[in-house]
This record gives sequence, C-alpha cells and structure tokens, in this order.
Amino acid sequence: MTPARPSTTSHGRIDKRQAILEGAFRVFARQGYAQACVQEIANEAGVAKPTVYNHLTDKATLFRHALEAAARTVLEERLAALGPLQGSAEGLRETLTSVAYRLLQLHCDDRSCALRRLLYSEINKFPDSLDIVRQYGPHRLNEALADRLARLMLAGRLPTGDPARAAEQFIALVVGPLEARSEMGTRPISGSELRELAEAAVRTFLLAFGDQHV
Amino acid sequence: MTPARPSTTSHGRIDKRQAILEGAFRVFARQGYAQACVQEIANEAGVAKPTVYNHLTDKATLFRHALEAAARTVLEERLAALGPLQGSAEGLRETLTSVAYRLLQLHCDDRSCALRRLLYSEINKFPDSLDIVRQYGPHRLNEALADRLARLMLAGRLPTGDPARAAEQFIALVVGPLEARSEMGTRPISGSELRELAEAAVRTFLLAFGDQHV
DNA sequence: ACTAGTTTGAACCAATGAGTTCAGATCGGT
DNA sequence: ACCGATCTGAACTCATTGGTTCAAACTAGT
Repeated sequence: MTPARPSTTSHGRIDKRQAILEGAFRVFARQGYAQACVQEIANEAGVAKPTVYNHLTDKATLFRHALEAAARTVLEERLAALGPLQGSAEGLRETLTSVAYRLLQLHCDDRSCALRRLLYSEINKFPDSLDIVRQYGPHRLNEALADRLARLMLAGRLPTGDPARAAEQFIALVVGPLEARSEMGTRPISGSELRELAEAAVRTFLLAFGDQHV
Repeated sequence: MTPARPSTTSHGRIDKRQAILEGAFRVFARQGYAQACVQEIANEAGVAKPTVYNHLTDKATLFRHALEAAARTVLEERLAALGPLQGSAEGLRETLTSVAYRLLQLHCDDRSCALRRLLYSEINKFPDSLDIVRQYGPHRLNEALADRLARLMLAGRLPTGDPARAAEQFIALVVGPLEARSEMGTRPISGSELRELAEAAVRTFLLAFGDQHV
C-alpha cells in the first residue's frame, strides 16, 4: 500500500507526506482553500510548517495533491459499492436496492461531501482540478455501472437497451433526491430515510427499465 | 420593481445598492468569498469603496445579501419554467419535455451555476446561508412541481400516486444526468444535447409514472 | 445660489498569512 | 557512538486586504 510518490528518501519515520495530505484535506474541507492557513494544516498533520513546504512546494500543489488523493479513495469506495451486481444470484430488485443504499451512504459520507464541496468551490481558481474530475469523477462510476447493466441485459435479466443511459438515470434517481433533501449535505439523513430513498429509486427504475411491467 | 430594502434615503441617483449587490455577486462568483476583495467589488459596481461600506456594513453581510438576491431571482426563473404545466391543453409528453428542457437551460445558466457553487463552498463559513437554501432552494421547486402533478392526477391525465415523490424523481431525472455530464458546470452543453436529455428524462418518467405502459 | 446628504479618491492602520531562513533537536543506518 | 539527512520551532519578510478617516466634489430640492 505504498503511496503514489514515496517520501523524498526511503527513510524518515512513518511517511509524513501521507499525514500532511490527510491533514490538508481535513483543513481544506473545513475552511475552503483561501481560508485555510498552512500553519493550521501543519498542526493538524502533527508536523512543522517547513516540513509541509519541504514535501509539497506550494499551497496550491498541496491543495491539488490532497484533492487528488481524496478523489481516488472516494471513487474506489463507490466502485466497490457496485460489487453485488457482479455475480448476483439473488433477486435483481434486492441487489439493486442494496447497491443504491450503499451509494447513498457513501454520498452522505463526510469525506465525499467535503470533496464535492471543494471541487465545486475551487474549480474556477484551479482549472486543472478538471483533470481530477475527469479521472475520478462521476463519469467513471457511470461507465462501471453501465458495464454491469450490459452484462445483466446479455444474461436476459434485464430487457435490452442502452446501458449507458440506464446507468446515468439510475444514478440520477438514487442520488438526485438526496441532494435536494440533505440541504447541501448539512442535514443528517437517517438510515431509514436512505433505505426508503433507495427503494423508491429502484422501484421507478424497474418500472421504466425492468420487464415486469404488466 | 422596487428593491427589497430601498436606499438609505429616497434620493441618491439610480440606486447604487442594486449595482453593488450585482457587482458583488459577479466578483464572488468568480473568486469565491475569501479571494474576492472589496476594492474589486467596488470597481465592478462602478462605485468607491466607502460607498460599499456605507450601504452594507460588512463584507459578510454584503455576501449574504448578494447571495439572497441572486437566489431569489434564480428561484423565480425556475418557478416560471413550470408555467406550461398550468393549463396544458396539448399533449402531456410535449409539455413535460418543454418544461424539462427549460429547467436544463436554467440549470446551465451562468448565474445559476455560480450560485450553486457559492452555496456549496461557503455553507460552512456561513451557516445562516442555510436560511437562503431553505427559502429559495430546490425544495421550493419540488413543492411547486408536486402541486402541478397533483392537479394532473386529479384531472385524470396521470395515474394517481404520490405527487411529491413523482416531482422529486422527475427533477432528479432531468438535472441529474446533466450534472454528471457538464463536469461541474465547466463544459458547455449544446442545445441539442439538452433537448435529448429532456426527452430521455420524460421518456423514463412516463414509463414509470404514466399510464401508457402496455 | 444655498444647504444637506452622498459619493469619491486617496491615504492610512492593523491583522493575517504565504513562504523563507537558520540554528538546534532528532532519527536511521552503520 | 557517529554521520548525514530530516524535522522542528521560532522569528522574519513582504504582500494583501478589511475597514476607517477626511477633505473635496457632486447632486437634488428649495
């Protein structure tokens, strides 16, 4: 589980770089880019200020790398959430519902909310954050889900159709209502409410894309 | 069309206050709260710095008021977009599609994107922006649309069901896919792509909520 | 033309924070 | 125990910026 770019030399205690990136993300998440001061990031990471500048030259590059690391793990979690669609022996509705529920959980997660906020807010000041979005953004989740749906269609468990479109609308049905209800991610949503949202999303998805109508 | 709170006295050229709020919103939209400096806002509004402080005491209250004004007009536009659902004599599918298309257009609008970004980014630093979200947020659009759908159900043009849920999922189907495709509002979406998104959204909405299945 | 309120420009103050410097502490490997 | 590299803490520089002050200019109504 080595980090993408190891510490400048092979030794130097437990990799400070990782601690810095994580602390930076937490502080940026709380304060936003401009409001976050490097000293506070250093404190949060349990490190001195020059050490921060030693590992990451700029505040800007610090931001970029912290963002990228967070985006990667968030995407990985979301992709993992699609797992049950792999070898789904049980009922399709149940599998879809559990996947939807897991996606909703992840969408509510602090890390995920903070990342979304940061990307939204600083995308103007950091045009190259767009690369992060393109590499680890929702687009990737769409594709992965489309793959799964295509397999289901081929296996005859779902009527044939455009899997990309189905994936796109499935995700929209799942997270769209949450976005509106959670008031910018500030209102905590109970587990039972999430469950109910997931079931509702799967219900209309299957009404439109499933073969059990009539 | 008098502003919510008129200038401190009845005279004083054309209301500077309005110009300040609009300029402030433009600058905040470009730079974010912390990065925006009051001098630049003053320049953008064609006004001297002390005048800004004369009308709006703080940078913070300046921000709040600029945000609230923008949120109000954005919500009004969106509510107006539901107009065609009022006395829809023509085909339901066509009406829904045109409404969806209009909503997508508005969602792509610069003002709308900037407002979303600002709310997302500064909601932590300005907890009372939540009042703005609650008063002028997506929740209001949901309610208005639920009203229209309820009328359509009563008129027998749509099968009876939960209008709130239908409204929630309709909006999710419309704007959700856009959100993913537009890469945080940075990629411009062509009119034909919007049209196609609107038609797809209405198609699955009617498959799930309409009475023409079978 | 006079007056009262508003706007302007510019200078000013104080605070904040990015980024650097440096001498001394600390640690890993030998 | 020693060495070379890293980490630390504190102080420092310098630019930015929020907010204020003030005298001069302007504007409207009488």
